[in-house]
Amino acid sequence: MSKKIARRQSIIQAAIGVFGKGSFQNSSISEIAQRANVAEGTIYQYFKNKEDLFFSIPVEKTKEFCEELDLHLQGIIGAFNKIRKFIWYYLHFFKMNPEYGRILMLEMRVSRSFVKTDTYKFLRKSTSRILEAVKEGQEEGVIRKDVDVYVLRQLILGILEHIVTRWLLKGEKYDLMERYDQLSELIFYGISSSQGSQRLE
Amino acid sequence: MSKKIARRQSIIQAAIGVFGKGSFQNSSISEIAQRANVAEGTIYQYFKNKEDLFFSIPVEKTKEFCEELDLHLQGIIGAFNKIRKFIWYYLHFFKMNPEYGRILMLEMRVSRSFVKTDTYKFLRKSTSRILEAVKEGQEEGVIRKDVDVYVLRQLILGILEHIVTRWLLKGEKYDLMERYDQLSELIFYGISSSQGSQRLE
Amino acid sequence: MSKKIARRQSIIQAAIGVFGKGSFQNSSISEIAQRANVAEGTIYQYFKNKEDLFFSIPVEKTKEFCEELDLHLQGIIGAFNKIRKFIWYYLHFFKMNPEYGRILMLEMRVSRSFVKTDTYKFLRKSTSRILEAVKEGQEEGVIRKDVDVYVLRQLILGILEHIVTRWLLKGEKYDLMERYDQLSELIFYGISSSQGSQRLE
Amino acid sequence: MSKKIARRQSIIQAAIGVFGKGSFQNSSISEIAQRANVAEGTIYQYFKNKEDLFFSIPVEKTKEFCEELDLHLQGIIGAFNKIRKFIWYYLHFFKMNPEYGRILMLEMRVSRSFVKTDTYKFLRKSTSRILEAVKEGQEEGVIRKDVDVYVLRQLILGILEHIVTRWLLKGEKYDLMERYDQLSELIFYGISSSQGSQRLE
DNA sequence: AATGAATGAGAATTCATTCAT
DNA sequence: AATGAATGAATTCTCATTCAT
Repeated sequence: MSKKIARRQSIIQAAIGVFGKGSFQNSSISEIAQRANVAEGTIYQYFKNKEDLFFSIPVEKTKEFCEELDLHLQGIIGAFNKIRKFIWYYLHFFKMNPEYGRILMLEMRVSRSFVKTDTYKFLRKSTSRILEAVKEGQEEGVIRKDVDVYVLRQLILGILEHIVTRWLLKGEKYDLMERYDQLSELIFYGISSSQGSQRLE
Repeated sequence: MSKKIARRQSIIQAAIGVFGKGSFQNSSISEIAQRANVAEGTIYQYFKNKEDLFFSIPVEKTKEFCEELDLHLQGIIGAFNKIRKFIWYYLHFFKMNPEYGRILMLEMRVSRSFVKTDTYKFLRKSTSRILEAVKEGQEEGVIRKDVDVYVLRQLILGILEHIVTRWLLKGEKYDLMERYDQLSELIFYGISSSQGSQRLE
Repeated sequence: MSKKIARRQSIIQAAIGVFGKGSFQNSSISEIAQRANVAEGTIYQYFKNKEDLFFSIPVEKTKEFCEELDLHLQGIIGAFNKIRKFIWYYLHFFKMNPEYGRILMLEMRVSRSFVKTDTYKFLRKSTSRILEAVKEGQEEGVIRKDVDVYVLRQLILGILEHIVTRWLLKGEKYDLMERYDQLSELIFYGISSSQGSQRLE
Repeated sequence: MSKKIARRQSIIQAAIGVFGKGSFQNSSISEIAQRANVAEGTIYQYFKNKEDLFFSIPVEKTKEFCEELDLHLQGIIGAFNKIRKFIWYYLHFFKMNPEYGRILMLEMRVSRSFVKTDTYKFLRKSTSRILEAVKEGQEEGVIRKDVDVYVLRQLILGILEHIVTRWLLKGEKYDLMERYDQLSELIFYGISSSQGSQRLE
């Protein structure tokens, strides 16, 4: 029983490697099968088709992202601190998972068929932590209240996605984390209720 | 002679229509040839191959973008006004060219082979207007000087790209321009040297 | 022990349902297994392979056909009456077993590998009743003697097969029995020693 | 231009050879391509898909059948003579085209998807000659009028199809024409208005 | 210069059968 | 005896590109 789960996992792992290397269309089931050390046919016992396998990747990785994120957020107090930790973890996660990053940022995020998926909704939901932190910040009075929380979340995530995307396109040549300080500063500047307070922090 | 140029143009027009409908891989030379009213073989007399045709699209459209942008910027004084106009024109351009938008935003912008292209560099250069405006703003004292101009440009363009991308993925169901006011406000908040000044404006 | 027989039967029943729906090639062992509520592997403990299972169907159904036919023929006197009853029962049988009809008429009857089978010979033998009746009719003097009994049998069966086949191909939309009267008349016209005698009957 | 027609013909010829050897499912496009001395892809420039190619066969052959049949019927007077000639030509045609016979009799004639085709209707229409002859016979008074012409046609064709089918299934071991005399006799016996008259002829 | 017929490599998917448990 | 996971061969179809006309 757990053998099935393990094999499913190993197929997904292989798929991340292969899809992350090229594009969806470019990647072949046969290469995934080889990497996963299974026959091609076996893949079709675990996934309906190539697309199903492809879309199963973010489901798995998002679970992983959320679980670890929650651990990292434990014990942190204050909206800015939480958001700062979120930013740090976000960059850290894609630094550690560049192949998945390429799949998510360069393929899924711009796929018209993916945005119609339930998985896409699930992915959106996965960023509720940042939403809560922004709300908390507004209540604390440190985050501007004249802009909708959803817009603020979109601002934060949009910038993060952009940063990760550029890093991936540049071939991951520099350290993603080196942008961290400047980035946090930029984001806080954009969302805080007064520039001064955020600058001093 | 000008017949050749005209035919080249009509092939590019057809290509925009076809590539903008699906993806690069999904689109077929045969459909482009049909739309352009030429034989398949003819396309290979104007373009080296499918990718060459694909990458020729932004060259043409960027020229168009820059020429019209310059007209719109004529006579405008003040960094904020120039930037505001830029934002307006950017949104307007993609509202009028959604097919090209899909090609640029959903395909090229995330293509690892495209970023290595000279066309990509050319595209980057096309936003020098915004760079100049930002510099002017810094000199005027209205735009924060503690952040590099290139970072500020990236911030502005990143947000714009994000907005257009989401609009395209949502199926262009709402009017892109309706985001204009809120968006300008957000951007100015993020780049101005003091929040107050920009708010009052 | 009888459990084995029962399971075999249930596999055959499932096979009739599945093969009768599509074609031999089109039908899958996995669907048969599902219908029979057994694992795919189990089928291979009762049948050598897919073809063996397929060819086992007429063996079973022919036994059923013959047993019931004999009951229906009991007590009937006179060649024409026996033949008429045969015709009636033949149509009745396929009306009640259209799935098997499709298997037999649309697949087996035209399969070059099936005619080489022993099962095919067994099937031919199953129509000995009609042969006997024809002979009886010749002795009675009501059936023409200038044509071989085997040819006459072939005539009768050929027409019946044709009628059932057309009915199946038309999607069983009309009642098979409604052709009965006209059909008997046609057949008797063709086999009787003088047209008049059969007409008067 | 005529080159295209010739190539189309050679693909159909190759298809008859291959489909006539096995079944539709069993036959491979690659083998047809080899036989026709074209690349696999070429077949798809002439036919939409495998099924389209398959169903194009009877269209071609039926045209051939009708054209030659008309030549053979030229100058023949009298319903019985025409019908006799039709029977002769029918057997002759399949004797000369056994591969096509297998395709038509063992596959198409029992295919539920084929009977829904327009080609099937076209095929039915191709036997209008026999219908006309039967009507003529009824007017002459030599063919029974108590049975519908369509039923009589079905009777004649049903018997012919049956004869050809059996011959094909037996591996074409005997000469199809040797059944001709007995067969004509049987058919005429079944359709003539009085047995006597037809026997004397 | 334009054509469009021919090519053929390439890839996803299906499914009967096996065999370790 | 029953299972059902794993296999891998086999096949259709697509389409960018070429080249003879």
